[in-house]
Amino acid sequence: MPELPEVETTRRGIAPHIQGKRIRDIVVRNSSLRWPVPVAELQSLQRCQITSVERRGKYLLLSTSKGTVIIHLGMSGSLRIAKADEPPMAHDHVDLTLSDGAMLRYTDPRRFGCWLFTSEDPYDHELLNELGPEPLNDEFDLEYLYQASRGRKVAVKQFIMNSHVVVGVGNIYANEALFLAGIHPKRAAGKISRQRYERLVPAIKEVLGQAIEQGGTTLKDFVGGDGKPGYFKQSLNVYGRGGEPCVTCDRPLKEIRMGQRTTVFCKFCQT
DNA sequence: ATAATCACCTGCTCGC
DNA sequence: TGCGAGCAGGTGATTA
Repeated sequence: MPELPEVETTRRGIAPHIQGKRIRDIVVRNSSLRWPVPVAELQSLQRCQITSVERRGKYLLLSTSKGTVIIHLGMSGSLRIAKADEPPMAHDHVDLTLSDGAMLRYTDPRRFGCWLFTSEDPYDHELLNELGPEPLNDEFDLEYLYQASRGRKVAVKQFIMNSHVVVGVGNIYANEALFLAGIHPKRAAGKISRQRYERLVPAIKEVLGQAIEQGGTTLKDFVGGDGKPGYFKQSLNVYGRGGEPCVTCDRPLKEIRMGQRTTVFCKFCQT
């Protein structure tokens, strides 16, 4: 489900309901996520106050004085606020209940996501410490991306989807950003000119920023922490539109596979 | 170091 | 209606 805009939408949806509140309990019904869920460590957070709800890339960080819970939604995960007495459904793997009777519930049918714990600085955690810049921050700029691309033979689409290069650009928004920038997804990253990166960097910022403003993209059943769907789907130019007319030139969009991911582009507008 | 492929898992759609 | 194939928003691990 989630790329950066969906994770940010989730963060904004849940933060007002959990930040500053005290953890009552953490109930793990299925600890078999991407990595085993450290149940005992998480439960040691009972009675701790949640001091901050941050996002780094597609990771969510719930911090307390004793340590930080690191959550990733994988492909099919979601978090939402519910009443603590709501009966769990089949894929509701983790509940974090709060002292005021609210509950943060984690649902993930495919179980590609994770719930981890660290007592150290979470930004030093091995999953986070080598991540590239946040795409919406100023440090993600033309100079950075252009220099990072030099000598790279990988296709530009896979290059911008690499979290060590820049975080948060998943399959949907990679397709969309390359369309906006007029760049063919299979071009080698290292052979694209500075002038073209000058279009790509703002395209990435634009597509992610717009998606956040519209509450993310709801493809199947994504809902933010407040239970509302995202409205970005109506803004997609290429993703999910293979064979349909290009919004610019009206000719049919091409759909191919790149690294087991569906790739959609206009072979006339993207060169 | 970089690039390509595999693996993890459930659910849904499609074609026969 | 049933069944296998293929696909789905991610990304670390493994292999060249």
